[in-house]
Amino acid sequence: MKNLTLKQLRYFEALSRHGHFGRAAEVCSISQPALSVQIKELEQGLGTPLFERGPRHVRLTAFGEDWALRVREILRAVDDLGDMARAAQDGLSGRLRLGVIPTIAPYLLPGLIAHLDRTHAELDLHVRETMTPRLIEELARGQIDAAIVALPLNEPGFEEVPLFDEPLMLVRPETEKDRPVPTPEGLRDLRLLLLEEGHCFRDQALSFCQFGAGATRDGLDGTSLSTLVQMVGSGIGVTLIPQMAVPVETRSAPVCVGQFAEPQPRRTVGMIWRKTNPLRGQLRQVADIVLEVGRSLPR
Amino acid sequence: MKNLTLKQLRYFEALSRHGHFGRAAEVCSISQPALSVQIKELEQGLGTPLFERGPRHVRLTAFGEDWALRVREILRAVDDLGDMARAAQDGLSGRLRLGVIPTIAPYLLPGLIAHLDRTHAELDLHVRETMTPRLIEELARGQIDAAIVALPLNEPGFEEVPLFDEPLMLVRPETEKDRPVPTPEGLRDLRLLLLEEGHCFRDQALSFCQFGAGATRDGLDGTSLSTLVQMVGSGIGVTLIPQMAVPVETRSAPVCVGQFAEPQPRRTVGMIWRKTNPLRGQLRQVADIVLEVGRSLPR
DNA sequence: TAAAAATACTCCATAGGTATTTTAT
DNA sequence: ATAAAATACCTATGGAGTATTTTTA
Repeated sequence: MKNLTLKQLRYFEALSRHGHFGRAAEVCSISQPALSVQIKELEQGLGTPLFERGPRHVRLTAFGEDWALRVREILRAVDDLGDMARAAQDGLSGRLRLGVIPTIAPYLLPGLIAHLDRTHAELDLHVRETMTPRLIEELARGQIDAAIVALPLNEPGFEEVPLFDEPLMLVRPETEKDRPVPTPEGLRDLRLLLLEEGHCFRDQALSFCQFGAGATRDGLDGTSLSTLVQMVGSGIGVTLIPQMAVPVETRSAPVCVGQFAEPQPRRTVGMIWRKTNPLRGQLRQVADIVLEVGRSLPR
Repeated sequence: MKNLTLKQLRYFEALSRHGHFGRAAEVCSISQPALSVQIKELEQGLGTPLFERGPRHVRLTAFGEDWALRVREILRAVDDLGDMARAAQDGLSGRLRLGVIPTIAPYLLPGLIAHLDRTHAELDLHVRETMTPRLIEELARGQIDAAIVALPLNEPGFEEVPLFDEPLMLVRPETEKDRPVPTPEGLRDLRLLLLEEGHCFRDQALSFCQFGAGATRDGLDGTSLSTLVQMVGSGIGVTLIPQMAVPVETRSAPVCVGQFAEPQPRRTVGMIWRKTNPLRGQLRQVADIVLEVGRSLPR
C-alpha cells in the first residue's frame, strides 16, 4: 500500500456512509465511474475487499468496518492540520462553520451576524441550523467547527462552554391576560402546545411540567416556535417559549406572555466544539461574542 | 487546504528530518526541484511558512514544529492502514521488517531465517541490525515492525515480550583454563575488554562488575564480540559474552570459557513492537518462533 | 427489465524530470 | 566562488469525464 492517497480515503469514507456509488460520487463531486475505479484500486492495493456489492446496496465488509474507523480518525486529523495554520495566526479569520439549534437561531443569529460583520469582517461565517443530535454528529465528523446549543450535554470529547441562561415564558391567548399564571401542575389541565419530537426545547418544556415518561398529554405538536405562537393566538391552547423568542414571536399574534413564579423553568445556552479542534482558541473568542450578543437581546 | 496530499506530507516529513532539500528529495526518490515545488505549494495552501530557509540549512518554523508532530502521527496511522489488511488475513505473510541488536543477530538469525524459510515461505523478512536506541526510534517511526533486543526497556507505547534468558560467560586466554573463575570483584583486577559505548551489552557486563558510573576501568573497547574474543585469544585481557555467542565466537581463538558462580550475570532476550501495530497478532507468532529457535541454540 | 456497478476510451491537469537561474555567505 | 534552493519549461502518468456494457434481483 504505497500509493494510497487522501482522495481515496475520502472517497472510501463517503461510500462507507452512503452505501451507494452514485450518491457517494455526487457528494465527492466526481462521476460514478471515477469513484468505482478509485475504490477498486484501493481494494486491490490492500488485497482485501472493503465492500460487499449487492445489487441494491453496497455494504462494508467486517474488515471494512474496522478500516473505516481508522480512516475517519485520519481524515479528521488531516482536516485539523489545515485549521492549525489559521489557529496559528490568531485573530478571527477564514471560514467558520457554526451549527445552531432551531430554537436559538432565529433570535440570536441576526444580532450575531451583524456584530461579526462589524467587528470581524475577515470571518467567513457559515451557519447550519438543525437539531442537537445532528449537530453533534457533524461536529464529530468535522463538518462544522462549533455549535450553539442548550446545555448540558455531557458528550465525551466535546468542550462545553455555558454562556447565559434565560427563563422559559408562558404564552397564552390575549384574552387570558388577566388570569393568574398557572403553576406547573396547573399547566397539565391546559392544552399545551409543544415542538415536535427531536427538539431539545420540547424536552425542557416537558420536564418543567413534570409529565411522566409516556404520560398522555392533551396537546398538539408544531414544527417551530413561530407556529406554536400562531396556534396559541388562534385560541387552540398555550405554549412555552424561551425569553429570547418573545420579542420576535409575540409581535404578530393576539397573545400575552407570562412569567412563571420561582422556581422558574430556564435553559442554558452555550457553545460546544471538539476538544481537539485546533481552532479552539478562535472559538473561545467567538463564544465571547455570542455571549455579548446574547446579553444584549431585548427582554 | 483542500488539495493536501499524502505525498506532500511525506515530503514535508522527510524535509523536516533532513533539513536539506537535496538529501530529503533523494530519500523520497524525487528530484530536488520537485520537492521544492511541493513544499512551496504546501506552504501556500496553508498560508504560513513551514520552514526557514537559511543558506546553510533549512529549519522548521515554530509552527512547522507543531505541525510536524501531527503529521508524523498521521503518517504512522496511514501506514498502519496498510498493515491492517495483512493482519486481517492472518497467517504469516508479506514483508516483515525486523530489527536485531548486534549482540544477538549473528547467533540467532541463521537459525531464525532457516526456520522461517522452512515453515513460512510467504514471509518476506527484512533484517536491520543496529543498537537499541536506534531500533526504538525506527519502531516509533514505523520503519521497522518489531525488534529483538535485551529487556527490560520500559519504553512507553511499546509492548515487551520476554522470550528467554541466558547467562553471560567469561572468556579468558586458553592458558588460564585451570585457574578458578573470578568473582565480580575479582574481575576488576583483570583487564576487561568490552564493546564500545552504545551497546546495551556493554552496560549489562559493566553492571555485573559493579563499576561505578564514570569509574576508570583498565580495559579496551571493541566493536564486536568477535573482535573482543580475538583480542582475548591474543592474551590482551578477558571479556564477557552471552552464552549464545560461545559456539560461534570461541571456535577460532585460543580461549577458554568459564561460567560464573551464582548469582550469575544474565540477560533477557525479548521482542518489542508498538502497542498499536496492527500486525501485533502476527508478531506474537513470530515471537513464538524466535523463542523456539532461541531455545534450540547449541549450548 | 431496471437499477446500479463495472468497463472502455479519451483527455487533460499536474507531478516530476532536466536545465538553468537566483540567492546568500 | 560555491553550495543550495528556486524557477522555467517540457513530458508523461493517471485521475476523471462520457458512453457503454455487465450484473442480478
